Amino acid sequence: MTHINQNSLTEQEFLAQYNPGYYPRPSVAADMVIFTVGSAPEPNYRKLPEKELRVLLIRRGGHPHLGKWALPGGFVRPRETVGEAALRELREETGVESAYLEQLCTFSEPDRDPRTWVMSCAHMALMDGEGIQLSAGDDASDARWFRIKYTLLEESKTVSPSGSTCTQLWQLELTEGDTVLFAKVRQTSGQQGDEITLTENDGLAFDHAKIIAYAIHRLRNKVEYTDLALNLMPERFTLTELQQVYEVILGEPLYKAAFRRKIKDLVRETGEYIENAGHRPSQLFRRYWEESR
Amino acid sequence: MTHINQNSLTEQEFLAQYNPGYYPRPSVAADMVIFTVGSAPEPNYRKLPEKELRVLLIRRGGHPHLGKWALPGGFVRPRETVGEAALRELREETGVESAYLEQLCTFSEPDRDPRTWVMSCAHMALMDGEGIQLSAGDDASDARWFRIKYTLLEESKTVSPSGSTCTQLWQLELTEGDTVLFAKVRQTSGQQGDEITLTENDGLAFDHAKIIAYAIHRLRNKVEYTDLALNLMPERFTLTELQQVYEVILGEPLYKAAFRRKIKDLVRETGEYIENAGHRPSQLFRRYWEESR
DNA sequence: CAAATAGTGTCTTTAAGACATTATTAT
DNA sequence: ATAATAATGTCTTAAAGACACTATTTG
Repeated sequence: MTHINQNSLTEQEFLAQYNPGYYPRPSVAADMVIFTVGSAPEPNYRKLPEKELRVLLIRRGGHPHLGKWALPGGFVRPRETVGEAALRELREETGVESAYLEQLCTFSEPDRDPRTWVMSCAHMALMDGEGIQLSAGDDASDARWFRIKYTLLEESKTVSPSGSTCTQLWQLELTEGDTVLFAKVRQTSGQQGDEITLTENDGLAFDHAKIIAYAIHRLRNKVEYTDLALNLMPERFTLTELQQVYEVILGEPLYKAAFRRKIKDLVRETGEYIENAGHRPSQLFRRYWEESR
Repeated sequence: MTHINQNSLTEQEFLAQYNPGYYPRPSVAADMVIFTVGSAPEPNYRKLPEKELRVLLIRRGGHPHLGKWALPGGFVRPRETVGEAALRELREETGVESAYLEQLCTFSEPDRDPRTWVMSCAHMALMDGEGIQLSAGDDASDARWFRIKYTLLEESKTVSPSGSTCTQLWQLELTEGDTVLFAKVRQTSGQQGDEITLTENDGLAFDHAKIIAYAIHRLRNKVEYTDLALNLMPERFTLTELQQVYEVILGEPLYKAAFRRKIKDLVRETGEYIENAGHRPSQLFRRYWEESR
């Protein structure tokens, strides 16, 4: 059946004569929070190195926020989805063709970019960072992995007649060599949904501290009930390494026996063992979804 | 300190001379999946009415998709956030000033709107629908609550060397009076993150069936570990009603004793009781965050 | 052997699942 | 009385928390 509108046009005719007009439109960028886990320098010959959660940042080589550190990202182009734009950015920055990718949230405060109206559709990617050759994109001068420290400073509960809200103040510290970036974010969970606001910011461009905080919350939350942490592991890993990854994301120690019970269906034995550690060798495991061979 | 870029401009000078240029930009719409729970007509005088999950749809009064049913939504304007645009739309359509609101995902397939490049930043709102006067917006001819039926038709697991994927085929049926809208969506959960594709669609405009399916998944998931279902309740409710809401969202029956143990900290007794039911009266409860009086 | 980590066993605690029983109401 | 729902008790099952113990390795 063919529908006719008030001006007696069919849909084909309507689309043929359609003029998008001059409504103002935003630019839309796909920004990437790329997480990896790496090892801190080994303390002594038989101790295991500590794991650290890292995020990829790029030093801005142009205005605005010249010299500040920013998330990799770029504008979405006409014939692609935001996810495709994010993947393109991932490839350009890390050379990696595919990785776990998840859309997070679209950040749209009108003045988040001083140039013009730019929304950011933020994504999170997880990968094993060992052996990745970082290459900075066009308008970037430098790309680096920053070590993440994210701690709860303060928590308070306010009860008002219209509802109660829980406010948390978090501190974000990103370190790479001598460079330390610093931010504080306030998170309020109320009845109209959650919100994050930036209360302090030193060294990070735009609202990227807020986006990183949002991503860390998502990661912490999902690590507890999904298998997404496996995407941060190399092909072969020990269960202690996997546990360290869970611990560094959650920011708390876990019991070994309970942890192994919990993740036993997510991994498969390989029969291979670590060698030349100053202690009993541990077995290497692989992800459950990668078939043995 | 003042940074100077390659053209020796300060940030102020740079912004003053900045010209956004003619990169193509998308329109960005905020679309709303507004959920309510209502009672089916009471079967007999002493039986409790069944609850049903409902979503608000608007009949399109113009091209494209003339006559089809669509989610309420509108374009984001220059000095507002997508969340503000969503709230504006909620107000226009329902008259409700505030409700639980959560951003879901930005849908950006380039051809999702036949007119031009339009992204949809989808939101979910939860409210008690009793006593809401629906008023259709400008380009809409009719606004109605549709009863949701969402069922799993098929599930399969594929293991390939590059990873295993789990595919589910879901059927969405939306009913209001004699109008039945119908769609099927395929959901794949793999290692590159999840994806939803529309495989069949009858009566719904654009990719809105996909957005509704996405919202139902989010709702089902979050109902299990948050208190968001309370936002669907009126000020006073019985525990059986609350349980029915959980059941209609999850699509499965729950054990009464276990349910009450689980939600006991989310509600407060009021001491008031239902009257004139053909059975033992049940106590009315309120949400934990609304103070007693 | 000493200093590490690997890998398990097991007891306790808590939460969820599955019924069953008793209590109240309006007709 | 009867047909409903309300409210709670309790036994079972499963998962998580908390330790402790034994097994291997290399300098």
